[in-house]
Amino acid sequence: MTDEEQVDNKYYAQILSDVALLLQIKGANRYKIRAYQNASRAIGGLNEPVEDVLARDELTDIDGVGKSIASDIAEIKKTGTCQARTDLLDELDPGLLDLLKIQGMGAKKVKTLYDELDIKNIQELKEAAENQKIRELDGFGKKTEEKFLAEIERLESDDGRTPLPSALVLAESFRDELADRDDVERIEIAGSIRRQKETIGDIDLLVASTSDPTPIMDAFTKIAGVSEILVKGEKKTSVRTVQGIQIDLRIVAPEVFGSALHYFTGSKEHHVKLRTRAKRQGMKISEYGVFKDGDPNPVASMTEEDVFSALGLKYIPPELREGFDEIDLALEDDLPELVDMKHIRGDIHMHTIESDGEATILEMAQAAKALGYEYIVLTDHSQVLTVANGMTPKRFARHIEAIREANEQIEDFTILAGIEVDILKDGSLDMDEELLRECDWVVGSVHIHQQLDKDAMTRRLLNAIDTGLISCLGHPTGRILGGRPGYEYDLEEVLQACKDKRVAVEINGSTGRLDFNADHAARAHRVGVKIVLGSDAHSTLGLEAMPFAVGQARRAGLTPKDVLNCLSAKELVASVR
DNA sequence: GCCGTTTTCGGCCCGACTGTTTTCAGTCG
Repeated sequence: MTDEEQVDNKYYAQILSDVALLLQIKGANRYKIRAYQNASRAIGGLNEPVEDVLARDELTDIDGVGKSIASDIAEIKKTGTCQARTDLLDELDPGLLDLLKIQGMGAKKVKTLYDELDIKNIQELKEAAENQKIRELDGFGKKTEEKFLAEIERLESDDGRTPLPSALVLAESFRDELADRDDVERIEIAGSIRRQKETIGDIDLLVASTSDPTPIMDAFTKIAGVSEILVKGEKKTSVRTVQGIQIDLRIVAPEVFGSALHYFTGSKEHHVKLRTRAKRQGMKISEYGVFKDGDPNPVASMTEEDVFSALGLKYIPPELREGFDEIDLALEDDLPELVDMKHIRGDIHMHTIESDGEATILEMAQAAKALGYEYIVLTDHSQVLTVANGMTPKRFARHIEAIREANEQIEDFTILAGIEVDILKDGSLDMDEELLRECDWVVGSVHIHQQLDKDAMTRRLLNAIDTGLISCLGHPTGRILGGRPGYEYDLEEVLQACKDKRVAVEINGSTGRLDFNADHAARAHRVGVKIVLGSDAHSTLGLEAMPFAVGQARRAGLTPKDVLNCLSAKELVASVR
C-alpha cells in the first residue's frame, strides 16, 4: 500500500505483533499474548493515523489498548521500537520470528527447537532437518521433519499473495467442478474472495450436503490442478494447486449453511469481535450456528441473515466484515447501503481499435448495452504512448467525430467522447486544450516517467489537476497488483486538490490493477473526493472487469451517491471539471 | 495485558485435523 497512514499504523501493529509472537515463544501468559495481538489488530484497523490518536492522548480509548500498551506505542513513536520488544529480542533471537512463518510451526515447537537444538532461524532448522536431528525430539517425528523441509523449500520460492481476479478464476473453476454433483446441494466461494479483498492468501469453498462426504472430498482432491493434499478429513480437506495456492473445502449440513458461510467468509478479526460480543450476551457462535448458553440447538443457522438477526444485528455485507467498526454500525442500523452492480449505469474508461483496443466504437457500445449500461465513455490513448498507438490531435479530432456519428446509430444508449490523456512529466497534458474542452470526459493518467521523486510527482499531479481539463485521475497510484508498487506522491495533497478542482478519482477495475484500492478509495471519500469506476477495457470482454471496481468501492463503504457511475450520462459529465 | 448491561476481579472465540501419542497437545483458520 502506498497509503502513508496505513503504512505507519501497520508499522506500529507489526511491533506489537512481534511482542505477541516473542511472548508466545517465551511461553508467557496466553492472555497477555492475546492482549498484544488484539492491540496490534486494533491499531492495524484504525481509520486514522495512530500518531494522531497519540497526539490527542486518546490511545486508551482504542478498544484493546490499555495503559501499558499505550505507553509502548508512545515509545515506538519516540524510538521506533519498545522496551518490551527489545528485552524479548535480547533474551531470544530475531530469527525465531521467521520460524513462525513455517506452516505447522507454532510457538511451542519453536521454543522446543530453540531450547533443545539451539535452532534460531530457518537456515539452522533446515540443517537440523537435513541431518535428521528433529525426529529425535520428544513430540516430533519423521513426518514433522519432512514437512518442515518441504515447507522451507516452498517459502523460499513463494511470491506472496494472489491478485483477486486470478484467484477468482481458479476458485470458480474448482467450484464448477463440484457444483454439478448430485451429492452437492449447494457450493459457494467464501473467504477473502467473497470479501473482495484485493489479494488472496487461500481459497475457501463451502459445500452443503446430506450425503457421505468422502466421495466429495475424493473428487475434490482429484481435480486437475491439485498438486498436493495438505489435510484430508470428513469435514475439511485442504489441497495445494500447481499455482501454489491453497484451497480449503468444508462440507456442512444444509441447515447450517448460513452460519457456516458466515464463518468461512471471515474475516478472523470480524469473528473475534462478534464472538466476544456474543459471549457477553450469553451466546456462542460457531460454524454450526448461534447458540444460547447450555442449549445444544442453535437459535439461528440456516441463513446469514438469521445469524446476524439472532445477534441483534443488521445484515453486514461480506465486504465490510473486516473487524473495523461494522458491528457497531450494524447494531445502530447505520451501515452504508453499498453500491452494487445494479446501480452502475455506465463505464467511463475503455479503449477501441483507435489506439490499443481490439473492438470498434460500435462493438464496444453494443457490448456495454448488452451488459445493461446506459452509456460509455471511449477513452483512447494520447500520442505520447506510441506503444499503445496513441492519437495525435488530428486523429483525436476525427475520432470525436466518429464517436458522434456512432452515437447517432445506436438507440437508447449514449456514447460519450473522451480520452485517456497522458499527464506529462511537468503535469501538462498530452493533447490540444481545445479538443480536451470539446470532448465530454477526460481521464488523466500517468504512464511515462513514473520514477520521479515524491515532490516532483506531487507537483506533476497538482499541475495536471490545476489545468481544469481533467474529469478524473485514471489508475491514480499506478501500481500493478502483485507487481510494481506505484509511484510516490503526497496522496493527501493531491486528494485535496481533486476536491477543490472537482476532479474525480478512478477505481480502475482492470484485473492487473484494482487502482485505487479500497483503502485509497475510503481515504478519498473521507476527503470528499468523488469516485468513478472504470473497467479500462481493451476489448468487449474487458468490460466485465467492472465488478472488481465495484468490489473495491464496496469495501471502501461507498454508496451509490458516492459513485459517479450511478448518475445519468448528462449528470456524470456535469459533475466534474 | 485488557475489560466491564455479573465493573476493580476473574474472566478472555471456536472447532477440525495431524502427528504423536495412547488420550491429547499443537496448529490452523
